[in-house]
Amino acid sequence: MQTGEAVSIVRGDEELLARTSHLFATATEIACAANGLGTWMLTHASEDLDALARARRGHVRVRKVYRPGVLIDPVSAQGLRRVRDRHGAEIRITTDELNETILFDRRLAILAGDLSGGRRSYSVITQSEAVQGITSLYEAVWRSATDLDVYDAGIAEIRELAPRVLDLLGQGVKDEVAARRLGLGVRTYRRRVAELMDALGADSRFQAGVRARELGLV
Amino acid sequence: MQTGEAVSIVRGDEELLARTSHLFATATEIACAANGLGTWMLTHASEDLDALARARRGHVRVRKVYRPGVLIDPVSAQGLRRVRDRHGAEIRITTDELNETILFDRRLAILAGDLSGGRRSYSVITQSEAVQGITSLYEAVWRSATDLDVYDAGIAEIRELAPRVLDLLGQGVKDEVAARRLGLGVRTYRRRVAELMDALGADSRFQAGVRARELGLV
DNA sequence: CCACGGTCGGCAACAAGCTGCCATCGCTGT
DNA sequence: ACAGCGATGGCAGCTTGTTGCCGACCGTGG
Repeated sequence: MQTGEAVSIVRGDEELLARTSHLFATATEIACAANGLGTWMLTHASEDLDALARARRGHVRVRKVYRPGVLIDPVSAQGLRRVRDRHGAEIRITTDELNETILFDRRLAILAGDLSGGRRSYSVITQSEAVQGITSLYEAVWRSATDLDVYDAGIAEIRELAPRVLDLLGQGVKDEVAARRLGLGVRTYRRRVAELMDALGADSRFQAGVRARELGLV
Repeated sequence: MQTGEAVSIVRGDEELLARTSHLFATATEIACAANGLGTWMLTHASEDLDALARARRGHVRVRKVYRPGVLIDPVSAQGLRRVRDRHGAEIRITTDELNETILFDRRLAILAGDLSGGRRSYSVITQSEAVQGITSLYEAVWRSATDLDVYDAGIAEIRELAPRVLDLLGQGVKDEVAARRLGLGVRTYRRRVAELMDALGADSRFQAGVRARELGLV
């Protein structure tokens, strides 16, 4: 993964860590995008960012874009606010479909691939045109994304009833039954469900179930 | 958790391990029930059973009951067969709703509770009437369950198309679109979906999505 | 060849889910 | 008091999902 190699595939988290951790110490600009919180890049990026924050706060611009699903769970929403407050990270929320991405100084891009054989593969891209292309895509997402606090304010109400709605959805009960159990009309229950599905970025209930599980909401 | 204490609550996997690992070495009868493979009790139970198998094979009866979802993934299905062949474990499949349970010698029962605060709590029950009650429930499930090979033979066809069906379900596409992509009629696609939902024990597509994600199928 | 069993796929009836519409209600501000 | 706004919930039309039915087709065995 040295100069001359435009794209290299790295298999597994450990290898990626070995090859990239120095970047957190040297980069002046780090930009991340992810669907959820439980992924390697953002887990480790947060750990490394802790060290970075202590050592280099003020000298590095950190940006993160997430999907709204991360705000449904109050604990993870709070975690995001902490990251923003502690590290000075700029955090925005987008409803766009995201590929897990991390950019260093507009010079190196890491894209997460699929999980295969129990290990996730990552594309580490250093070729400058490609990095520029990915960066411009990231910037477009960034521009259209909503500031964390603004989005969070809009989602606070959804968050309140979400655990109960998700629990009932996870039990497989019909809307009419679920609504009755919550003391709501069916129309209102379905509104809540639709809001959750929007927040999860899901087009079907199956997909919503997958997403909710991924995010640890059920 | 000594004599006189009928039910004790243990929080977290580490504590449970500390308190129960000796049982794997001394018990002559171990019976487990679970929905999937990725839970502590059965993960560690398998590790401990490895040691047990080497040291005590022939001196301990091991029984496990699972839900059919574990057979959808060919890798985990194979893993089950290996456990059965290597350890002489008797494995059956049930479509009944299961609580994660492990029984030692009809004298001690462990029931998994909910995940709370990031840690799962377990009820460790030594009170004999309660253990008998749980045991009899287990025996009822065991009796009505189907032998691994028999069930597996019935599920082999489902398994074949499952990855593709699950992938499309996970993308949120409509049945008509998914059927077309697979080159099937809608009626047949829906048959495949219904079979998967049965195997997952799901009553709704949301629930199926959750289950599928839990089992690592998507 | 025929009979039988199993699967597929179109069709249709029904249920469940999605969402717009609108009347009603409660709350807030003037 | 009234006006305005937002949320609720019933209703209804539409879409999507569920499942039975049945004819067609294929493979197998006698």
